[in-house]
Amino acid sequence: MNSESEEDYLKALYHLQKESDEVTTNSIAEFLEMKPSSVTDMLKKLSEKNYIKYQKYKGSSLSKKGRVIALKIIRKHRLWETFLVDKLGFGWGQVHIIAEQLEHIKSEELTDRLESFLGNPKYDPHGDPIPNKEGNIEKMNQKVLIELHELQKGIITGVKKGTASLLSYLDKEKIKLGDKIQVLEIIEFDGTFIVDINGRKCTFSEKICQNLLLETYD
Amino acid sequence: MNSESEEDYLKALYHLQKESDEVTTNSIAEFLEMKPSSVTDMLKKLSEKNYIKYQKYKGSSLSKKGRVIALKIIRKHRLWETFLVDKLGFGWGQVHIIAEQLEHIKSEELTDRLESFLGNPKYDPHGDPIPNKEGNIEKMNQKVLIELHELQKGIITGVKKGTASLLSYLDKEKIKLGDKIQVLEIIEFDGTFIVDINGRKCTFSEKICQNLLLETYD
DNA sequence: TATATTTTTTAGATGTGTCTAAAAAAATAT
DNA sequence: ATATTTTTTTAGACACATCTAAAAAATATA
Repeated sequence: MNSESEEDYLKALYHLQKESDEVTTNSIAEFLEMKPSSVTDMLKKLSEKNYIKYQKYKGSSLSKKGRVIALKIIRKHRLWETFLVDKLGFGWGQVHIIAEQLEHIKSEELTDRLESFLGNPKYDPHGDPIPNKEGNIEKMNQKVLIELHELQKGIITGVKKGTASLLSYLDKEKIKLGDKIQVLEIIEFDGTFIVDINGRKCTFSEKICQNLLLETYD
Repeated sequence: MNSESEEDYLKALYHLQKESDEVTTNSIAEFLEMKPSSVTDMLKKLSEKNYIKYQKYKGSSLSKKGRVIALKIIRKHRLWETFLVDKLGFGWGQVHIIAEQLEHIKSEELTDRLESFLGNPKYDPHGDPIPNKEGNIEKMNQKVLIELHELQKGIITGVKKGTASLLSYLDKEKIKLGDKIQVLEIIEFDGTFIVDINGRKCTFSEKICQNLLLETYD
């Protein structure tokens, strides 16, 4: 049995590995808001359990075993988020913190029953794919808004880094998953995007564009 | 903020106080499957926080503050049990362990939304009343033995007037809390009850019947 | 390449919640 | 009333997950 803390580290590893394959101790510390020395301790422990590959000073990466555990946590996280939004009517910006707790509930039967209760969803409310029971996850075909060129169109499928402030901003602007976007103009000077969302004109800073995910279409 | 462990102790106190008002250290230890020395440590801590009244060697009891916390946990526990049975189709025997985890999830909004999602249930799947948001709980269906009719069943939960003579009589007859009773016959002439206690036939005078409390069931 | 800076690890401390073993207090029996 | 037993508490230890401060290794800079 793994502690919640161990699970948090494995999940962090999983997310950080999307950026680059070898994860540094400091990046984990930053991600989890902890001191690097604490991270080192835990990395040793996870390595001991064969959940990660770890060599002093060389960074770390998930083992197959570790990845499966991480994906099971992520599966639970995303199913619970779906429950909170679809069934309890939470806004998509509110659910992350609660799901961080719910994801540690330890009952496979609960997870499976929850999944079918929700109608076997493939994506969570942020548009992220939900891993299946075996820990397989669909690879997404999405782009970051900043990668689009002028006049290109897309549908909002999620945010890259689910920061509370970004989510609440989108909430406030009444921007949600599935909304259609067309890039109208890109201001060269500061990278600001002027876009059309559901027929409404909107201005996004470069930083927002770096974090807004969408699926493009013609 | 309270730890899960603290919450478990407060809940234990609450349940044990239904049996008798002052709760012994050993009974808590037994209930929580822990050593008495561990319990003593925690009792000091909870007393420090003014959640319980505690005096060395004298047992402990919940303060008003502590009772409210306990009832909030119990509220969550029973709402989650209802969710598991009503929505996910679990059997009523399976849900307790899972609800023991879910009851510690810390979001009032979640609890309230869950409650209304479930249709504001008053009782959990075991028939226990669900405390409301403010921590008020409906008094359980406790009756005096004399109110029962023939063939009705109940579980002894206490005595109305804890007189020494009644208690010692019950003691002598090896009758204790939790014993199951079924009324076999009521003698009209003098109000004597002939009952079955744990398979043994017993005769109770009217006066005894006026003072013996039990919870009825079918 | 030598030095400075950054990153990572080690060593030792802290807080929480548990334990065992022994001491103290209370309850029970003789 | 005293001795025995039971209950409760104290004292000291341990595991876990964290921290700070200092040392070691890796990286960047002059």
